Amino acid sequence: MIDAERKFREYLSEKGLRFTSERLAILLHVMSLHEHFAVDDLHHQLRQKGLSISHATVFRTLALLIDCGIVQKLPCEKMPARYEHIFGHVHHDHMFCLRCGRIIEFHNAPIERWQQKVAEEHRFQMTGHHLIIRGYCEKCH
Amino acid sequence: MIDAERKFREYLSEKGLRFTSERLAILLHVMSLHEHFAVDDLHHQLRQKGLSISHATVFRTLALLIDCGIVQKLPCEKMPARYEHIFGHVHHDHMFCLRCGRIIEFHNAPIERWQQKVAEEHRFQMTGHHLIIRGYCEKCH
DNA sequence: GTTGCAATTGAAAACGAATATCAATAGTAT
DNA sequence: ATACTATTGATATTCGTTTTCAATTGCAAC
Ligand SMILES: [Mn+2]
Ligand SMILES: [Mn+2]
Ligand SMILES: [Zn+2]
Ligand SMILES: [Zn+2]
Repeated sequence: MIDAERKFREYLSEKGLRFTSERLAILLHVMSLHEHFAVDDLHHQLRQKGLSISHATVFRTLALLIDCGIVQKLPCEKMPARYEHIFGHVHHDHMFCLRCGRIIEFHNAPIERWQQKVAEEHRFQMTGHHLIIRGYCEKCH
Repeated sequence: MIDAERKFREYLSEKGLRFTSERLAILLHVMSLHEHFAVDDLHHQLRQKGLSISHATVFRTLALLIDCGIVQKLPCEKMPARYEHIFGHVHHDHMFCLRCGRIIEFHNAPIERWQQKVAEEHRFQMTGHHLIIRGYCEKCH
């Protein structure tokens, strides 16, 4: 059993929810992906693996995985939303290429620290943030 | 004539578009607002002023004002989207209070500089960015 | 000012991602 | 094994936004 499964089982148990085969299948597939994906991507890939899990269940399970802290939803300008697993990864932010759609990840410690400082100055209790840099990637200048 | 109107007229002229009474009315009202507003807010306020401008035209005109650089759309987690005029204002980012919905504006020069630096390191041509800090405001701790 | 023509408008229909409904199914505690 | 209730899939619904299209109107050329 992978760590993410243990974490998900604990989360569901504490909430009085059930660990179903659909939820396990979605968790394992999401943990196997190393890109940013849309709900439809995930749904099609599960069907190709022979699993017939409904659209609704994919949405519902992703909401649980987000609440559990295993998955993150990216605030895309254009729908549909993109998701990625963050369990076992350090925090990062994103650059979106406006031409080719490429998503570049980065982490910058000074930006993270200044965010903390700005929040403190405004007596704002920060629980999270998202920073998106828009523009054109190396190939698309 | 206010500066924003001059800018909008030039923009429309260059694109071969027309300066209509609906577009003027929307521009003037948007410039008179000093809060972040939803499309429906704007639409209702225009109706209260006796102007019967359709929902569709409000959407269409906001898109033009964004392209023109007079208005900015905020990436809200939850729909509907919020807008604000940015013409004549210096750049700022936002904090969203998760409890009361308050939007706090801030500007932090070091964060802006580090963003530039990060983009350069990835040979990424930055055209813009959105930074949103989520959490609880002073009153909502 | 008049004319001609393409851009614009409003009303309504269409769109589409996300959510809600609900009867059948399946996980879990006893 | 049983009882209870969370969960599921199919479907319908929601709602912000976009599209459609015939009537209107800005605007430039006479
Ligand atoms: Mn990422
Ligand atoms: Mn603002
Ligand atoms: Zn690119
Ligand atoms: Zn608050």
